[in-house]
Amino acid sequence: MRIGELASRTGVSVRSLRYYEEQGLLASTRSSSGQRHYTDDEVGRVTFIQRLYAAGLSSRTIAELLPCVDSPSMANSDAALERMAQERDRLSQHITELIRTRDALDGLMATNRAHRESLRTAMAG
Amino acid sequence: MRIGELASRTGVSVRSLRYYEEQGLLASTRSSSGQRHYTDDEVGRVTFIQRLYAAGLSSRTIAELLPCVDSPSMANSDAALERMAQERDRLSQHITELIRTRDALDGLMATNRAHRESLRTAMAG
DNA sequence: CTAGAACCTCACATGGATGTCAGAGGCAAG
DNA sequence: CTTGCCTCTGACATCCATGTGAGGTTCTAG
Repeated sequence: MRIGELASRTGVSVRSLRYYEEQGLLASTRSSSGQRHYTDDEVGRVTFIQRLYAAGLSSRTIAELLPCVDSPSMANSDAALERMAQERDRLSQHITELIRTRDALDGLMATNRAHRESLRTAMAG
Repeated sequence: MRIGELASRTGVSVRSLRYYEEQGLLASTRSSSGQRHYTDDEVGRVTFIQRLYAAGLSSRTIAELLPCVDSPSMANSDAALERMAQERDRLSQHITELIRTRDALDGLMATNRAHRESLRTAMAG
């Protein structure tokens, strides 16, 4: 498929797909006229890249990890696997923090609702 | 306390504290010479602000929610409470996605470890 | 009093993914 | 062939929290 279709299938802009290629995250075969062509596999790859971006990884970091996805080999395993474990832990810690934040918001909303309720009751009483 | 102390207590840069004030997130009393002074309460406020930033809220959004923190009143409750619920849901959804990403990383690491193991075994056998 | 640290304002820089525009070429349908 | 849409490269714009530096004032310790 061409880049427009990949974009619409993944929900990622054409601009971003070209950027991913520039960053070495995504490969494409070029037609004789220079247009990029992709296989169906790239759809999953792009959504995975998006997932990693959403997890706060930078292009550079993603580029380091992706070879590990492509073909698990000894060459990748050593450095990249440790890097991945490190990013996993960072992410896990971040998740913990976000959950704490969500709890804080929940508490805040409860407080406000209670306050509103008490006001309403006072009015009625 | 003055701004430097608040900064070191919260781990937030002086620059950022001034920025928070500029965005209406943080108030300070000024000494006659114009220096900012804060109470101990502000420490918690700043860390909460940081927490919200980390949760992906913008200054503007945080500014909308903070009045709800300061004093739960009818005036805040209506709009801000709904906004808060909305942000809470967004955050919750994001957490879900991050957990999915963490799982993906775990799976990836497991695959790589297994592959490495099988290679090692093959070598030995 | 003085040196140095902390503070003030103003303003410009940065990073990183993405938006957007310009100018040109490619490709399918009428 | 023409019309319209897609794609190409290249470059500049944007957002936004934060960094950084200049030039000046204030506070504190010796």
